[in-house]
Amino acid sequence: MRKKLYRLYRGIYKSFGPQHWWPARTRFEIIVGAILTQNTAWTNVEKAIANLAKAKLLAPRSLKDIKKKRLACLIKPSGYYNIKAERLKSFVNFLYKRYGGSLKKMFSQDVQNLREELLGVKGLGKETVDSILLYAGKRPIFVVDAYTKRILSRHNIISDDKDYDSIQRLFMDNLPSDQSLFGEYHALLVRLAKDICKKIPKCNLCPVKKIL
DNA sequence: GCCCAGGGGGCTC
DNA sequence: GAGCCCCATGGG
Repeated sequence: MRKKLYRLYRGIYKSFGPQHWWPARTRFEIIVGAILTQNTAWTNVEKAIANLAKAKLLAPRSLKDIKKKRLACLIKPSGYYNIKAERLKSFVNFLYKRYGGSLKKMFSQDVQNLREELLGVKGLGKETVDSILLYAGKRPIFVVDAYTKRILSRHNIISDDKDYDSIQRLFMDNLPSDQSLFGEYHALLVRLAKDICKKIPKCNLCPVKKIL
C-alpha cells in the first residue's frame, strides 16, 4: 500500500509539479475559502473572496460585526450564499467564544482536540475541518475529497465503498506525517481530477495510468 | 438547456 | 447507517 501511494504521488507530481496550495494570503482567508468552496467551483469562490477583500472583511473581527444579510449578498457568486453566510458566522462566533477571536490561540490547541471542536461547529464537516487544519494550521492531517475517492478507486487502490475515515487513515498510516507532503498530495489529486479524470464516471483505463 | 463543482445538514426508513 | 433532498451560482 505504501508503495502504491508513493507511486501515485510521484506520477502526478512528475506531470504537474508542486501546486503550492492553498492559494490565499492569510490563514483566515484560507478558512473562509474552505467554507466557500464547499461543493463549488473555485473560480466562483475567487469572486466571492474578492468581494470580501474589497469590503475589507477578510478578518475575524469585521466578519463578526457584519450583518448576515450583507455578508450573504457579498458572497453570492460562490453559491449557497445564505447557508455559507450562516456557516462563516458560526465559525467566527466559535472563534470568539472559545479563543477570544485569536487564530493563533486556536491553532496552538492540540490538533485532535481542535479537530473535534471544529467538527462541532455547524456547517464544518470533515473535509472542511481537515482543510483548515492542513492548510491554515499547517498540521499533518490528510484531506479526503470526492476526487481522492474517485481516483483511488479507479486505480484499484481502494474499493469504491470506503468512507472518509478509512481513506484518511490509509494515507496517514502509510505516509510520513508531513504537512507539506499531505498538502501537495491532496492538491495534486484535485489537479489531476480536473485535468483528466473529470467526467469519466467509471473508467478503469483512465489516462492517468499512462503517467504512473 | 444540462451537468457539475475542492460539502454539509436534516430527514426518513 | 444508508439513501434521499435541499441549498444556488457560473462555466463548459
